[in-house]
Amino acid sequence: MGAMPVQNPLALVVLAYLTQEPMHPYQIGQLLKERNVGASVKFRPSSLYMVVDQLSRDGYIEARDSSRAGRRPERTTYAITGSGRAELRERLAALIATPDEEFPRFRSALSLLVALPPEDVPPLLRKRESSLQEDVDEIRDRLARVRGEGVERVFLLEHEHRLALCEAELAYVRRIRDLIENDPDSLGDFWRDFHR
Amino acid sequence: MGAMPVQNPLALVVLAYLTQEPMHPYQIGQLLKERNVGASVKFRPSSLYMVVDQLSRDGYIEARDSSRAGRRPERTTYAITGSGRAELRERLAALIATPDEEFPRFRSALSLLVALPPEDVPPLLRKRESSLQEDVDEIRDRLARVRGEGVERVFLLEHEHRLALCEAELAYVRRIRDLIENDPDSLGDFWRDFHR
DNA sequence: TAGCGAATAGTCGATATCGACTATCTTCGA
DNA sequence: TCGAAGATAGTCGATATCGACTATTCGCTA
Repeated sequence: MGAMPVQNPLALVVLAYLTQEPMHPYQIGQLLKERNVGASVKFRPSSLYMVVDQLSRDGYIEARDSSRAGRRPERTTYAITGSGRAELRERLAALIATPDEEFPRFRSALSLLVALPPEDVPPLLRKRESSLQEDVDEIRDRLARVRGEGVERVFLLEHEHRLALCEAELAYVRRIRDLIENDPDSLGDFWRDFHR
Repeated sequence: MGAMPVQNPLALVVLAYLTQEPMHPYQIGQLLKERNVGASVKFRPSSLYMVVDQLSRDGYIEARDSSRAGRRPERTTYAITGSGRAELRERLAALIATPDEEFPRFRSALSLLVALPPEDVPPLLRKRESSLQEDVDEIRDRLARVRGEGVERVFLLEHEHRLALCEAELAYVRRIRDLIENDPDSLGDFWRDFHR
């Protein structure tokens, strides 16, 4: 059957968490929320059920047993299988070794920038700058705080990465705003002429 | 009816291109391919038909006329409407003013890094470094070349942005690989102890 | 000139993401 | 002790993305 390979970041997280002990989907969701996984992985509680179904269908996890409390739907506990462990290692390795094309929305907006009148753009970029600056400050604070609480650095790498990229984008945005404000000709004539 | 707002980067591109003249979906696709829009916007030819349907349903574009050639399915030409132009400006402005949470797969992999044995990681990071270095070189070359051909800089901003973020990630990856190789203790004991 | 590969112009079904909605249970004040 | 707020534990349908597949037409050559 046309079963596509599960190509979903949440699936990896589920495999990783089931490495520790068998759990049912809702329990996984609670853990992810507690540990604030949502900050580094796009994650919607409702997606968990689909992901678990797929992983189970493909043999990466197995239903263990099910219990019910009151009149609630049955809750099934899942455990990772050997092939699940292998898959986790392989896919993690691949994600690290190979950069994948990302398409941030901001980049698509930049590619359409000519559609906006030039004089509208600097204020918009300033807003972005201050949002980015807030993000940078907040990540820095959080990093300092949790380090102070003794959290080991292996568990902070994803936040350091985000910090690095936020700072890079902030620097770039500043640069092009400065250009538009102080040396608009360097961007070419087309943009100005088009909006007359 | 529960019509969600079209929240799709390709939709913006379609609106922007229809600003210039009415076109049919396939024609738009050809243009996007010619101008290599796929480098900055995630874009699959088959998505165009869905996007055009939605934009038309929501009144941002209108069917103009349709022709057929041979036994091919009819081809309908679409034109942007007034509300389409307004939508384009508003959504572009919002995309620029507000950074949106991005969730690169690499970041999710970093958050699960403890699941890999520490000694496996540096080679993987080295592979990523050389891929990123190639990307950086290639973007630089392309930028130099097309500037030489007289392409105005407004049309290159998205590539400059990508270049900036690639370089930032490259720098970060180098840093943590160096750390893992030369000062693994700074990352904490857990990771080492866990893989015994 | 028969026919074969490539380009043309899409359709279809699976996967992935999203947010609204439902139904059950717990808690705590009136 | 009644009932309403909020937490619990999901379902459902729409949107978005993806890649395989189909069918027509064109260009070239054996």
